[in-house]
Amino acid sequence: MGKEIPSRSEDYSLWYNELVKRADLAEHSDVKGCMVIKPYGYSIWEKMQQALDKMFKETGHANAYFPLFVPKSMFEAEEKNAEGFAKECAIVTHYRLKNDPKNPGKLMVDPDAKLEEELVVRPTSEAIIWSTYRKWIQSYRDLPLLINQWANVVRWEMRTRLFLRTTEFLWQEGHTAHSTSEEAVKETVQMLNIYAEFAEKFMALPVIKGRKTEGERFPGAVNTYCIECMMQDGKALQAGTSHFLGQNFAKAFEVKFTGKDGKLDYVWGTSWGVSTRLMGALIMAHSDDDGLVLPPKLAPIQVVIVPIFRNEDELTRIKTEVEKIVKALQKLDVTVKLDDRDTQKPGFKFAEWELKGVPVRLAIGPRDLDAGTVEIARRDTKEKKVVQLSDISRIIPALLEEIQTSIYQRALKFRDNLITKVDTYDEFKKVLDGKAGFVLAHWDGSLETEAKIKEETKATIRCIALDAPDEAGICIYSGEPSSKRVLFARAY
RNA sequence: CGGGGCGUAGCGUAGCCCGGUAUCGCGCCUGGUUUGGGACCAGGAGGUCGUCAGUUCGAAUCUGGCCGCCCCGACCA
Repeated sequence: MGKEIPSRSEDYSLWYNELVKRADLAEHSDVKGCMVIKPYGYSIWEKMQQALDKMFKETGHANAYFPLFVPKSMFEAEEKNAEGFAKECAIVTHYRLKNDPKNPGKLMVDPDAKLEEELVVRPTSEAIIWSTYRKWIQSYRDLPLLINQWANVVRWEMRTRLFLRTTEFLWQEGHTAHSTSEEAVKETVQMLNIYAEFAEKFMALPVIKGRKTEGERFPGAVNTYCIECMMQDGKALQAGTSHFLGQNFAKAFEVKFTGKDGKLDYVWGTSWGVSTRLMGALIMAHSDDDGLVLPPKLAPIQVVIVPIFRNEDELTRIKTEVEKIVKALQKLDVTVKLDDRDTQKPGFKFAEWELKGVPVRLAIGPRDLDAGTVEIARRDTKEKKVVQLSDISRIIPALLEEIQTSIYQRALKFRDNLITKVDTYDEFKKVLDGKAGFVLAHWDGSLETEAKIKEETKATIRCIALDAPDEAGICIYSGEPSSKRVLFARAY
């Protein structure tokens, strides 16, 4: 392993791949298209899970778990949904292997063990969940049903990238059922807001909340909402989606309830999800050529302490001092790690923890012991200063807060700089090929125009921002009238 | 599935055109000196050169088949 990560500005993809590997987050597995999430990477995902799960529960949701396999007939019940995912499904057709008579020591699929009905490995769980909801829901008293599941799903994509797109990925999918359309829409928007709040408060990632166009909508949904964010190379990334399903799945799976008025009606549904793709967003939004930059709220280790010592005695002396710091910080709910390995030198440790994105580093050596000081370094700006040991438990929590907001502000400024309003197709193309980022432009609302623009420029409509002001204009492509600007970008 | 590239130690590579039993760096192990920004010196271990066949006295190198991977496109959270 070389020492320098390839530069971010030179080759963003290469930088990203190397960073993911070197920071010990994940690697490609021996299984094509799949990813091994390593302990350090997984510990960040766990922090995300904990924060999200708490928010879900605070809004009345409960976790449950549904099967990985979906019988084909069940899967195809909601036609649009099935059609949308058909091209990327893994299918189980057999349930047994046997010894291959032609190939001693090898196994073959036992042709006698063919399943009567094929099982689809879930690319998403609407089908299996709604077929279960049919049994759970009879009356308005059973509603709303607010359920989330943490699971893995499989989508057989042709090209994969660590965290951003892998054949199998981890996610959370919420599936709710309601007695009225209004309530379901409200739930859809509420969950979108929760995702946005999570992205901004925890990931320090500014997002734009919006609605997808018909062409980009989740198959089977009436309306798809999303949060879109901007990566450092000027490409957009969809960080989460929340769908209003209308009565589509209720109709497909015959989920009816009796209302207060005694009338039978189909229930209204929502579904919403975020995935390990958020890890990709987190990495690409903040990191630099020295490695990861983690927002303190998601950092598995918030403060690392590197003792500088020449022998056992010095280490012992430092450790007694350090132990006090560790205890004091733990009392303040700060996650601290003492890196007392004697197999690596301090310089190596500095570089390693920077690579892993630990927000704050303390270095303490004999010089400090004599002076009652400690060196404190922050990862985001790489500033270092020497402070009084006795001040540490006062300084650290404030510094972590400061880093959290400062990373957010930096990302916000960067993102806002990459939002460009254009009024002509020429300008549009020029911006995309120049500084890239989000382009705000008028669009006539037609699927054809959207598809043409995508074909010609690779830019898609990321969303119609919820807070987009009404503004009369003409479509940059067709010249037809438009009442709002929409957000275009090239995207991951 | 189309177009391009690659397969040599745990990782990254040189050698291939022009055939003679494999180079270098990182990492690993041992000993010593080091330790406030990725240490240094000395020694050492580790390879059926993707695979099968062909040509040849002799193949990492030439020829053909197969397998695998990567990049670009269509698909996508």
